[in-house]
Amino acid sequence: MPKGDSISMSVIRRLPRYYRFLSELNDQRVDKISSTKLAQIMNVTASQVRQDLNCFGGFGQQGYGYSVKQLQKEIEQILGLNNNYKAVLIGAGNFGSAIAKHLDFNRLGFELAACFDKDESKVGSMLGDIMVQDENELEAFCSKHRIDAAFLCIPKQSVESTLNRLYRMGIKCFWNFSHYDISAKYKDAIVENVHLSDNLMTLCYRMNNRR
Amino acid sequence: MPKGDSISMSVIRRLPRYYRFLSELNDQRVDKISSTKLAQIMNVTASQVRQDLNCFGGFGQQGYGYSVKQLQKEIEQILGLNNNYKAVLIGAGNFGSAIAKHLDFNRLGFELAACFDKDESKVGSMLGDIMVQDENELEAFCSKHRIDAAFLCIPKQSVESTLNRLYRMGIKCFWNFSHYDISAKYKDAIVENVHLSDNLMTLCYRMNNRR
DNA sequence: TAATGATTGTTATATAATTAACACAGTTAT
DNA sequence: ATAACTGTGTTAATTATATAACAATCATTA
Repeated sequence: MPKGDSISMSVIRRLPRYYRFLSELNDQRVDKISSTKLAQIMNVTASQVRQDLNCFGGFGQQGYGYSVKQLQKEIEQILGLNNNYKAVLIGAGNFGSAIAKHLDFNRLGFELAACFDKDESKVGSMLGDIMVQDENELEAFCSKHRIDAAFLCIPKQSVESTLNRLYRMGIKCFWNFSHYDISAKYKDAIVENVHLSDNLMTLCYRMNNRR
Repeated sequence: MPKGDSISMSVIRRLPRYYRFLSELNDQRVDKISSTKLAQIMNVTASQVRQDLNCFGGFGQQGYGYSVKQLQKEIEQILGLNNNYKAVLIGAGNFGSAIAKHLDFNRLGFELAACFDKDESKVGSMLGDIMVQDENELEAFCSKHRIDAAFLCIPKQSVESTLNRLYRMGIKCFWNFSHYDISAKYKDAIVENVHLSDNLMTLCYRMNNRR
């Protein structure tokens, strides 16, 4: 597939997985790999590996395979993990704080610039190395710093008003943990949803219908 | 599609979303809805709604539509949300505790029976209404109670040994927050993965390639 | 350096998922 | 009642995704 064409979401959602496995191989000092071997490790078909990688250009060499380090770098580039998009975290509750403490945002393309909560008892407390600010400070902060995205860890009923405020500040990219349907309201928003409860219900279904 | 056939994962993964929207409609005292209207609300095609629902049987009535309450109940049944599968949580770190405190497992088909951690400083502390136990107690507990599933909120390098122990106790269903590839090791395991970092990288890609 | 073997990039095929189309059952209005 | 309408269930068409096949290309070895 020529580079110009737009890539399907199916392919895009597999890229992080390639990236993980390649990082691991690189850590193990493996310096070359064939689509067949990589496919075995990842439990997919070699065809899919080659098709996927060829969406972005020919990174392999016939008769040899792929350079692990190069391919890892290429995918890093494609994903844009070196972008350091500035993000604000809205909501320092159970999830918000877990995410802030647990994830290494810098390796995932982001920099966590600030965290906001409307609960005064949380304001001033530390999440890793950033301090929780009062949600009233949101506009002031966003107009000082160029913020690219927001991580929404607030309950559904709080999302709409916060979303409007963020949109007014020009923020249109969201990592959304609530069940509020952002895309329905703002067609031009870029949204990735994490619906843990949906995922758990799916597990329930599959347990129910096991062989 | 006749009921006997196995349902595709694409359809299954949409069921929780139908369930959510129907619950909401029911809360709003809406008592009937057509595939067209539901599709509008959910931002999908009416065809898909009808196809999806018909995988499980004809719940609608021609010329009328679907009864919201009945359809909600049906999907609840299909998902098996009334099953109360007994689950143990492994790992009371940032994520484990956030999940334990935040999710209403009983509405999602599960009952959180116990939580284990190997960190002695966490043992004895409370997560909502359950107490964190020493991971050494795992076998003792599981042989006393019939446990159906495990929620794995531990780092990748701890998963393998814990997984083996759980498997030995007959537990084969997992909600997995780590990057350990459970299905690769145990082909008969039922696994739902939550890969937050993959999701965030996807957001990064899409921000990079917007418009 | 020529012959052999390996492995890609790419095209062709097969499968899966989504959308469209429509006949007919049931509702509603007169 | 009967006519006009609504909206499902279902089949057909389309589109998307995944797999297979293979010719062209490069690496390796003798």
